[in-house]
Amino acid sequence: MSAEYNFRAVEQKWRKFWDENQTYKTGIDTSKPKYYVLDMFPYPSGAGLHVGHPLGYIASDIVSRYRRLKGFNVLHPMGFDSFGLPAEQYAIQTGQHPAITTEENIATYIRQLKQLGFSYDWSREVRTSDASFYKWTQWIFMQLFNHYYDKTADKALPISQLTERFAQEGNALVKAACDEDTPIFSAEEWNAMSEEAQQTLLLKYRLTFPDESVVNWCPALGTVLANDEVKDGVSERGGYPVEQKKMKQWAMRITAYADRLIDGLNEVDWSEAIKEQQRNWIGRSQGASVRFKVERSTVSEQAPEYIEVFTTRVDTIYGVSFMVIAPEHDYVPYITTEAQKAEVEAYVNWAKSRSELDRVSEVKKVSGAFTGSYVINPFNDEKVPIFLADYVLAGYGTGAVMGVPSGDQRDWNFATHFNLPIIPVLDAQKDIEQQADNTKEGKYINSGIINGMTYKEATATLIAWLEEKGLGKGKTQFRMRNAVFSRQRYWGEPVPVYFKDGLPYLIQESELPLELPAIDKYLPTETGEPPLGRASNWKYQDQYEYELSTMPGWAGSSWYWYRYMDAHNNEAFASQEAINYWKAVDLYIGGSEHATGHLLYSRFWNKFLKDLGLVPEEEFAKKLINQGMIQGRSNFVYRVKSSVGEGKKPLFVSAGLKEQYEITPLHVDVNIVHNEVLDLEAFKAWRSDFAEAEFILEDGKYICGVEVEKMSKSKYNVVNPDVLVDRVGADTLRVYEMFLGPLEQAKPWNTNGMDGSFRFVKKIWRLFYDEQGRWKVTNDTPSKDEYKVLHAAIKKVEDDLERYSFNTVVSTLMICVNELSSLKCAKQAILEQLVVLLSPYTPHLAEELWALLGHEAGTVSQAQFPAFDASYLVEANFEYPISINGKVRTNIAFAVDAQPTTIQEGVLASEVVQKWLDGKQPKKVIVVPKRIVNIVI
RNA sequence: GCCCAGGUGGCGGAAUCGGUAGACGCGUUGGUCUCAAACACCAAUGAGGUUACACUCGUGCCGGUUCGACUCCGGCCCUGGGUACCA
Repeated sequence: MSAEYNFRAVEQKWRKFWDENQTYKTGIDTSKPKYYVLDMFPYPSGAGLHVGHPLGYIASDIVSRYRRLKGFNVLHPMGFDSFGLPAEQYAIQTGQHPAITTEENIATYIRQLKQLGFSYDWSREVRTSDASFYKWTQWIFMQLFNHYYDKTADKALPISQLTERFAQEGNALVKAACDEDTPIFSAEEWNAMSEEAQQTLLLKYRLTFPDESVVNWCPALGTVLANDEVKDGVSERGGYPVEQKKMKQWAMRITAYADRLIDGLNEVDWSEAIKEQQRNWIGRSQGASVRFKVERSTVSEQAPEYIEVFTTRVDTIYGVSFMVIAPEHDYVPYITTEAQKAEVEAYVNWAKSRSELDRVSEVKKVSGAFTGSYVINPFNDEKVPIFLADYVLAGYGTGAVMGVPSGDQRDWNFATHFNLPIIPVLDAQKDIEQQADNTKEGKYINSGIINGMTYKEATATLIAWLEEKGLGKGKTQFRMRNAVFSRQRYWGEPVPVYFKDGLPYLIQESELPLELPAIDKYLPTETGEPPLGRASNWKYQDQYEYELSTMPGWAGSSWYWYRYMDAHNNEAFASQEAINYWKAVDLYIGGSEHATGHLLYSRFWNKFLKDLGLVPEEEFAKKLINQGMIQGRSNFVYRVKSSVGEGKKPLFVSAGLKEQYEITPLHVDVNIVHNEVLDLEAFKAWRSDFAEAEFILEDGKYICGVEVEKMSKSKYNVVNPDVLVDRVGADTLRVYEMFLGPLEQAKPWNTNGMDGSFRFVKKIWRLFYDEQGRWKVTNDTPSKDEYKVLHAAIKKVEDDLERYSFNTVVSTLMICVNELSSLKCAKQAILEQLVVLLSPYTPHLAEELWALLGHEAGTVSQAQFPAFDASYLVEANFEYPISINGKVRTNIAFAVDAQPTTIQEGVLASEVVQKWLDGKQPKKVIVVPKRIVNIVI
């Protein structure tokens, strides 16, 4: 071996070994505790990995390797969420089947991932676009179709149980999640219904069902667009007009699980930020619905008898001085008086014209119109005027709100603008002439039956009163809607449904998978149907139309972690044996952008599968870490403006001197800049128009400017891990990415500090080989100091890994290697344990050294994590920092078991303290054993 | 506006329970080695101050609690992310 560590040869050797020997293949092993470490499913994009992607993968790999050393049987798989829009878009442009593009992209990903030395069990790799995988996505869809949510059992039950009940007692007593407009029927009525009528009714209960929903339809593209694909009313791509269109789409009744989705958040170890986002998204609010009688004298006959509102502060109902309904509310024409007609119509038209953006930017501006009509407050029989205002949304709750100016700022603004009374309802409310006070403190005033009560008593009293009179009830409202589960696209899972008489029916389970048919073009049909409409003879039993939309991107990723447990099973999505062994994900690592998408849908499907008794855990991911985004870090060169033009040689000025010239900043490829110094030759070669470039240097160097931006090709700031692996090796890259800072924190990518990690890796090698490349490890007995260095590291590496502090582990390992180098330690007993400590971070180097130390090749991952022995760290003395009035002035050593009085005497006698005391008596002396001494003067 | 993170040297960051602020690394400066360069090694490196010490200041800002605050409390400012009038 040579004196210098040859990382290229060593890394290549072990990657090949691991591959050929399937070193990381995992199976069920009941003799060990299990541990499941999962990375979020990547979509294999055509661009391959950039340095931001592996951050989470490196962390999860370190945990996997650490857990193995700690005696766990670790499941650590990788696979691909391979259905998706980019491949389809490419197919539309080139005519190439998306499966081919996807295959190529996956090959690139796998090559890049393997190159980083991850300990994945590749035999478990899955792809959502493989029929053997989506067979089970379709199967789960079928189970959802065949179940409803029973609120009494608080779980999903088979539809067959529902139909049995309907046949016996109708649906009046059935408490189940269903559409708002589900009619009440008796057993006789049900039994007399046609098959068609029964099926139509059942769709109102099924957990997945076709639903009319409003979508962004783009006729020019022939497709539906997501909100973020629409900019200023036109499609982001192409700028074609987009219209709101009602369309039949499959929906998932996720709202049935709203309560469990919120409550389950208390069980999981996820960041508060993510949990809070999910809670807000689900938006559970506890309150009451109250029916206000419409005062008939001014309204037309079609006007409803009551207007119902939902409120979270029913306790303030005696403070109501107006009611507001949404301008687009159906009731508007019936409750508008002749005198107010012109004003109301003008307001409704104006409200329609307002874009979302206008509404958002004018939060503080009050607008509205009086309808001329009134409702009656059920509690005090007061007449309350009805207004329209666009701050009320038709789609949320009942589209009507009661206005309580003293308790709600928005209502206060409205009341002030329209000169409506502001009635205090609590004696604790302050300054309500100036602004609303939403306190729940104090006792009620001006409040009829609740005068003198507290918040809790009042709410209960009012709800009881409402329920008794049939004028309202306590109610829980959710913000979350049911989830749309269709895409008018080709490259997704076919829905295993055919239509008979316009009603959806499932195909047989034995007919799964329903494979994606071949089509000639990846575009919608001429009649505007999804691409699957192009498939020839694609009919169920040659007669019934299949569903033509496909499943959305989140279908496969909502259950994939179970497939890894038993990736090749043809009988089930995974065997019960495997599921009951691996149970759930112990550590899940991925980006926070999936907070309300993937992570919510997955929890929903998991709860459903649990209701069916197919999986054991209510929550699929016990612990979640969101790695921070890696931002790009761009470099700039500054071209002198006078050098721009035909026939002129381009002239660039170094960043420190740029103020003296008229310049144009230009992005420069970060890969030809090292520590902000531009490689001039590489720069000339980079672009042909710069071949003749000249430079104004500072200190003989060209210094580039720096800015943090998004990582993107156009900014020339994308760093490809392949380049770095070639330059410094995968081990160094792993160490460096972890060393950048806490995993959760967003940070700009900066290659500048990487030299330090590279030096560290090379320094490890020099513990084993001398300058002449001679092996220097001996079997001598280690010294006390050597043991101390080792065990201090063991303790801190273990503690830090247990709290996922990956960056401080690197410093610890650096300190350990530095100190062993200073001690010139080359003892097998020490170095052997060091290699194990290092192996999660630098697996290639560790595997090589482990073999050189005489162990069987490829077994470092089966080693035991070194046992910490505290006795090596015991010190005879402790160096006490001595502070005076809280500022450290000196250090004095005392025996660790010295009594506080002894320490106090010693400290007070010391020269430095004497000087500070200046003959006076200290006011106070605090001695904290083995920590600090503080003297107050 | 609301919710969630965060703000510490020239830079990335450390300080885990309220107990020596700046570990570790980068960069910079000086030195050793070399014909030279690279590599490597040694030393210095928060600011002011000093030959050197001493000392003073210092964790976004203002205030508080404490023998002692980057850490706890109250108020404010700024940056990043999420969300959109949710009754």
